[in-house]
Amino acid sequence: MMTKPFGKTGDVSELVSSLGWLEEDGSSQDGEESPEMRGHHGLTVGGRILSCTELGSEDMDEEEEEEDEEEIGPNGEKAPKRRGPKKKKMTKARQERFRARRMKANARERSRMHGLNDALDNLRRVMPCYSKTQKLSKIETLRLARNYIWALSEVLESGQSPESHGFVEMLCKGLSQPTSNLVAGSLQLGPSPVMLNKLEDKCGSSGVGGQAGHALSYPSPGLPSPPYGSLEASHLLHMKSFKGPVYDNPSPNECSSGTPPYDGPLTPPLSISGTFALKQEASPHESERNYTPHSGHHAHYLSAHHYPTSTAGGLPGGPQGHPLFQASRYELPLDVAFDSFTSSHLVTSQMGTI
DNA sequence: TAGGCCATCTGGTCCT
DNA sequence: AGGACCAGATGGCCTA
Repeated sequence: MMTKPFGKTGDVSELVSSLGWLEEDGSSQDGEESPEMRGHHGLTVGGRILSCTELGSEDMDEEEEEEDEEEIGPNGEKAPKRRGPKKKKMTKARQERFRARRMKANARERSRMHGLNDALDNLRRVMPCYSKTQKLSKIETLRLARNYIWALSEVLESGQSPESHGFVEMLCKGLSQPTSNLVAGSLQLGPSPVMLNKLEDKCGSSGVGGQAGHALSYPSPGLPSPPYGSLEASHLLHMKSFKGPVYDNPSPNECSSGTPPYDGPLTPPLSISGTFALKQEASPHESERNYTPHSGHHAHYLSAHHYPTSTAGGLPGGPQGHPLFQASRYELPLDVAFDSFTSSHLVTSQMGTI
């Protein structure tokens, strides 16, 4: 389907220049050297890439068709005449039209990608570890979303408690270690490495470089304690109310390629959407989007250095006094600690919205 | 310096 | 014909 774009090899540009398509023109696009231009490759005219099809598809006015130059192959033999519409020279007028078209397409593409990123931001906001300052990467956002859906489905299907370790394990499955730490930190629960390793053994490695296979290092002593985002209470909160209904969702056939696939129809209850809707308020930054590329605003994406795996403290108020922290510090069984945590920390104030 | 992640440009393909 | 979508390519930023 995709044809390789013009690469860096010189042959194509030689061909094109031999056909006289290029006009040396030092001017840059949009009258300025936009940073976006740095990425492209291939043949450029006035700072832009030109393709044979683009140039050849112009069926415009004035210009005369190129002469039938015979292409000479590398060994000097005559190449067969090319079929199809004859290419036309790039006159100024054509160049202008091409440029205008290209700029328009670029703007559309930019805006499309911005829309996609906005959607991803919205998705991040309904994840159980949303933080404005520490963004999940795109891929991790999608993975976590998948796991979240999977985990919620399990809750609905089997009545599994969202407070269980299994829930957290499902959330963390296939995620990179930093993201897993983020999730665990947000939940104030470190998934046990043993369990995750079991999962990985069963499923093979997957995810970001297969990192999840080793573990969520559940730091000991001390919980992962990140500068992470806090757990949005509205995510977990209603879980208890989901215990009741049982849907016919097929169990995720976990572990093909480390992904919990849903072969059958996925029919999450609407009430979940209601839950998510709680998080849909627009963030102020959305309206402040700066469309200038590389404008200096760089989100801090989740990466290993952002999420140290072995530090203690860091959350407001610090987890040190937290039952889970103490569990880890004093090596209490996690379920004991988690029960203690969930009973005291799960926020249910928004349950009425379901 | 390498690697991860990103935004952007680009041309091809499909759809309306 | 034009727009949407897609994937490849590239360079910038950031951190280990």
